[in-house]
Amino acid sequence: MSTKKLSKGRQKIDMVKIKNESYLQVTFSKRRAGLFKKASEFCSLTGSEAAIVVFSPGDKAYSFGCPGVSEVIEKYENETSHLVNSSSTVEEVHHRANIIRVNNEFEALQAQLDDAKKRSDKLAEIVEATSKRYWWQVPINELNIEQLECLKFAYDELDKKVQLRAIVAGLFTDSISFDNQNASGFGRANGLQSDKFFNNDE
Amino acid sequence: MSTKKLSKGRQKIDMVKIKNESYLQVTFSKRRAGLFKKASEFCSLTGSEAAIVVFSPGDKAYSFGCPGVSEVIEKYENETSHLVNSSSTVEEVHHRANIIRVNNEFEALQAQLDDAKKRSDKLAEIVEATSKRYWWQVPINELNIEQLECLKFAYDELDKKVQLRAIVAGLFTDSISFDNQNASGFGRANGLQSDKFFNNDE
DNA sequence: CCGACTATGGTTAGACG
DNA sequence: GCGTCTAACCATAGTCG
Repeated sequence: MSTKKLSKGRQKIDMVKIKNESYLQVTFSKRRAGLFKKASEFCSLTGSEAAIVVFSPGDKAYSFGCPGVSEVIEKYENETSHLVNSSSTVEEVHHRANIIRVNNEFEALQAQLDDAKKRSDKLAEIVEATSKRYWWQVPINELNIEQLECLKFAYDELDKKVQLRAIVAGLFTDSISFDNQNASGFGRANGLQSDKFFNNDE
Repeated sequence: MSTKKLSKGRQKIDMVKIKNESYLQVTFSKRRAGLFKKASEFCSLTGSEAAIVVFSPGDKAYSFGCPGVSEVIEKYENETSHLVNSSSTVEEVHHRANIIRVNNEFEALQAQLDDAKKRSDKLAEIVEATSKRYWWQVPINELNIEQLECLKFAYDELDKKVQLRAIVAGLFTDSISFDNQNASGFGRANGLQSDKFFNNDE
């Protein structure tokens, strides 16, 4: 007989890059499957078209598409051409297409930012409530983990914004080519681990 | 007073296209947000690149990309075929004037963002330390007020970024009509085999 | 390494303001 | 129509075979 707990079940994890290589691979596979499944359900439910492209840490490409990856991507890129095909040169069309694409990405980032902001607002309330008084009644451990997630998420969004600026700059420096000459390196040296603010004297 | 059950909670739904138009819109928004969030977590966790493009039932395009939609899509297309971008030069001088202006604003905002980020990083340390344990020893009142200020400041900067997007859009709306009112709501008979791809266990 | 299992965290359908 | 709440469904981290 066993009164011992067999599994701790799912535990909360930090939303930071996994260092352990094998565990990273497992999580990549699991979550990629989950993401594609979500996308599939999404398409079925709403009857909309969607495409996902992901690159594994080993740079292998995986994709999902309804009705197909190419169809959706082409539609995404052609949407711009259709909008501007009344104007003159091919170069102009291409240029403006890029602009519209940038605009789309802005909107995408805005949505993500809204989410981050919402979450962080919630967190701010919590922090404030904590500071006010009843912090000894607050389930601090859980909540503050969420806080960190919020902050982490918000910072990532900030980075993306900055990167997008680089893209825009590149667009206009070189009139046509959209190639990513911007670094695109996610250089967030997150120093989220730091108890050095006040040492634990227990 | 009510002893009655207020909500039935989440109920299982058929994975078929929703007919009710307004409910479809709600579900589209909710699930798109969830999908993008999942993708964001996925990227953070695995450090991999990913892009999502979706078209709403009204054919509006939404996208998510890490580090950017274009980067990922280009990388994806380059894997299959090495198509070369025909580079040309466009003589849109007056256009560039506006462009430079936008770029300047971007740089100005970036500086502010860097500052906001720096301050927020500091705050993150505080929050982290607080979450760890000895929060009851922290001079919470002071620190968290600063936290809130940092957050507020950061969010204001983000909002400015978003506003700048509108400027970018506005710059080009005189050259090209931006809003697509085509919206020929077409009902696709979605025959997407969603869950066949991933066997539901059990 | 991969699949199965389980407990738990996370997502969201439904109801309400 | 959007935000919020809640309960229930769903995804998945940790674990074992």
